[in-house]
Amino acid sequence: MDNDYIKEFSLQRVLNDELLHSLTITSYNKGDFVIRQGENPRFLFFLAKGKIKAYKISPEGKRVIISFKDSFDIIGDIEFVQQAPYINTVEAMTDVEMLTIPIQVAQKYGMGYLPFVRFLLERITEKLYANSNALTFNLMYPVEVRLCSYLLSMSMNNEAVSTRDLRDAADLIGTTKRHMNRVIGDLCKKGILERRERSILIVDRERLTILGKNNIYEEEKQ
Amino acid sequence: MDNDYIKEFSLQRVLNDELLHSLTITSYNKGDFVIRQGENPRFLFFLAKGKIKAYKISPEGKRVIISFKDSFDIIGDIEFVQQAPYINTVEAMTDVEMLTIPIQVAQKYGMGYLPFVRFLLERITEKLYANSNALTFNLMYPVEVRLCSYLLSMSMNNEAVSTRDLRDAADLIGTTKRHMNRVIGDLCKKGILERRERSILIVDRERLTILGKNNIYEEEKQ
DNA sequence: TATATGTAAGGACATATGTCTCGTTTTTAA
DNA sequence: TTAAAAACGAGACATATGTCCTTACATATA
Repeated sequence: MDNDYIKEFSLQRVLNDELLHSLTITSYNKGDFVIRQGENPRFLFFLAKGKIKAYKISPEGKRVIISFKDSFDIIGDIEFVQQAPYINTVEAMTDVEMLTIPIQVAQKYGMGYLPFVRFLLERITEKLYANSNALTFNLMYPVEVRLCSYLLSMSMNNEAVSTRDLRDAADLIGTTKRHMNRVIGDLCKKGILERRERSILIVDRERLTILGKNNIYEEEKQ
Repeated sequence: MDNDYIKEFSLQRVLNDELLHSLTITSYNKGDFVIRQGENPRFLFFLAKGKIKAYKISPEGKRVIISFKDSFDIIGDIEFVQQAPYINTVEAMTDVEMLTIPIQVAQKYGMGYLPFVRFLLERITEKLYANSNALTFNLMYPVEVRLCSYLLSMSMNNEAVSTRDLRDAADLIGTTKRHMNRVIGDLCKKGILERRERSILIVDRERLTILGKNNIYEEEKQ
């Protein structure tokens, strides 16, 4: 059924037959919630197609974006290992397809299967690495630096960055849209950026890189 | 040789004979470096006795403390799994004893041994959980909230917190000593804290908890 | 003990960031 | 197509946080 994805992501290398057979494809439309913070986990997910964002909303209503993902990855792994409620909300930013395994199945057939456990370990370690990086980066540098870093990671080639994403960007680097606009204004004055119709253009990539401390805001923060 | 520690931490449950036999005790004096950021990993460590802090120093000289640890834990696990240079410096805050396994040994005999891999997975997942928590907490709340949370976690009973630790505290929550003092002053005015000779006393634990958003600055942030 | 050196606390000021608001533009939906 | 609703960008102001400096102790050292 989802043989194509199994091949595409070489899942037979990390999943045994029981796990492979339990795989199901679930589709989400843009804007759908894949996971809601606080719910009890029922599935382990693999992102197969589309783009998602994971975020957390505080009791006061403030949102912090944890990560964007647009390539194959495990979702819900922490909660699966810890057997704890979901920490973050995961929302489809485009139409999305997920492969899912019921956690009881993953628990029963996965946790005794070394390739699967090692796969989990490697992915979670990568996430921790990226997360630790983001933590120190956020504490060490002001918004300007974080914004530069964000812009670089969002526009690997020289496309402009849509101001539609400004809200997300602000919630990712932990500031307000107002302040983003202010800092973007400063960077424009310095000749590093330029405003276009509903987008921002990188004019001087080199100086942007220096200001951004060469840090790439990893796709993974969590 | 280190049979006591093996028993104390039930290491035979997660290490096989090869790993157990390769265990060595290494002692550090207060102030010694266990690990320096940037070095290539040579050992996997288990903290057996004493207290350590892990931190990272930016090229600009700013220090961010990642975590304090004073009970059994794995150190250097991320770098072991990723085979990458140490991210953080680890410093002994007291006299410390570490159990060490050379990474080649851990690689050869550990990564094929399910209990060991699962142990790594569980510990690293816990770290990621705590780290993710800290990341969002830092982005969501101002220094006052983070300080309250820090004070609560540092003084579980009602001991005073030494102002000797103020520097570390500032570097943990990502601010300056100057600002810490300012916020402490505010909290004193509100009747929540009190200054004593070189220490800070919690007067109103309840209000401190409310202000600290009930978050406990985990021992583990990474 | 006396002196040098370091650290702590806080004042004064500068900068970074947040909140509120308003006029304008864009999107939505009748 | 058009009117209402939402989002956008920026001004004005408030608050949070950082930098620099000074004074008073504390600690080390001769």
